[in-house]
Amino acid sequence: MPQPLENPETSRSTDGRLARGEATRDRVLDAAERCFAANGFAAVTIRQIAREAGVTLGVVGFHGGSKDELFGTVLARRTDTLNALRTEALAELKAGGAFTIRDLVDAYLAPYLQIASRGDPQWRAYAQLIARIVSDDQYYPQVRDLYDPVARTYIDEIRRLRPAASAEALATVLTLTVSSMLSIVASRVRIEGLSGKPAGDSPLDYRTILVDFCTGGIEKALPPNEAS
Amino acid sequence: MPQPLENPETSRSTDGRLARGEATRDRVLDAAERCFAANGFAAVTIRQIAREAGVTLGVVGFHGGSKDELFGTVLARRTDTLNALRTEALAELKAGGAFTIRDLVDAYLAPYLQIASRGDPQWRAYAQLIARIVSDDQYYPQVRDLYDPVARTYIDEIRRLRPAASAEALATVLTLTVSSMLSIVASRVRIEGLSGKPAGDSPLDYRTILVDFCTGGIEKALPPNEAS
DNA sequence: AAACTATCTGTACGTACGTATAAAAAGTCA
DNA sequence: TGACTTTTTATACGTACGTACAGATAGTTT
Repeated sequence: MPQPLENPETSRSTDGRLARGEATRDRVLDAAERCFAANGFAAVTIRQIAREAGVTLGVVGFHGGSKDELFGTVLARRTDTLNALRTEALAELKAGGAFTIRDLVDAYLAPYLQIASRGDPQWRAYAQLIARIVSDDQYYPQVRDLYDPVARTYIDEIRRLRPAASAEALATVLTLTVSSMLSIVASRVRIEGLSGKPAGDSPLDYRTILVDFCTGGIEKALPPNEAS
Repeated sequence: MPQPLENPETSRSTDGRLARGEATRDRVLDAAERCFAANGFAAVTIRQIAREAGVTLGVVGFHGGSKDELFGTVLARRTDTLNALRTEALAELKAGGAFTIRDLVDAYLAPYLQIASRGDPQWRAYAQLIARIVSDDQYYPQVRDLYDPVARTYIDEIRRLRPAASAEALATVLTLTVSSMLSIVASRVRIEGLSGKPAGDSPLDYRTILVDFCTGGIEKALPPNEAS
């Protein structure tokens, strides 16, 4: 793996090689993202990623390091953006005064649905990749570092609205909310198969029903007063 | 792959070799089930399954056929039992007179939670395996054949309780319900991580909150009268 | 122009994979 | 016992994998 841009001085340099190198690096990471999203870690080969990126085999190793490193890089690459969107959405909610559980759910889910529905197929691939790994124990250490901090801030807000809820119940409903969203992001084919009608291919089409479902679920599962 | 027991006559035979063969076959399928559940299809090797089953490499091929065939066999092996439990639960509900959405949700989810929580670790592994593949487009053809028929009978009952709901909405809430359940079955580590408290390791511990969540979600997402 | 650096190509190495199969072993039945 | 079937062993084949690296290429700096 090259040592890219550790120093801002370096990144601001006029060396065209670095710019070209980084463009190639992005091509590799994008290709890896698409491949991992479509097939999972083990089923993807470095050669497949190279072909998808339109580069030779060695270039993948040069820019991406080992297969494990490449996977980790892909996972972490977009979290800052996503976490910022969610944090910002929550801040706006709090700045606006009173808010409901539905507002919280929408603030948490909407950024993900939006990026997964954008024209940019890379964000969509990334969302599918996350959907694939979030239900796998072996990746939880990575998911925890990347997503749990922001998730905790949302849990804190739900707790404020439902003071009687236990920590386990709060964590459970957030986990179920995320699972619901990810299942929509990952695939709509079963909905299509079960309904018999062609389903919208954009996760954003499901925003209303998804937010309804999760809001209703949280409200029913968490007692407003001290009960259960 | 051998041609085992197509004829009941054969299975009732006294040939001890067939009995021993079938015992070995079960060991192989059980081992494969555990391996596939823990690591997914691509990451598992035949040699790994052989080691886990305590047999030699060739035996896996003899009893399981190709890797794809083995996977398909494992997937299909337990569906009859599961579908029967769900069908029976629904029949009892209908026999008992009036029932609610909550009753339907519980009837659909409880069998799965129960088998995933039973002492038998094989059922648990199977449940985890299903959780792993149900959100993957490429396995939907298999999932469709195995699970959609019974899912449709539940959808029909929900429709009776919510006549105004569209086919898409019905299919969506059932899919979300399944996703929620499977996320619990597959892993409780994130709940543990987010709550900071050790989580119950049995999916059945989450029956109440899960049924609450899904019931509340369905009720909120599906309008009782013509609206939305 | 020459020295230097970053990037890219082509190829090779050792390993592990899925699968096939010949021969051995174990069990059944006449 | 001896012919038979089923199951198990041991081994081999061809392929594809992740990784490493020497050398070529292209761009930068002095």
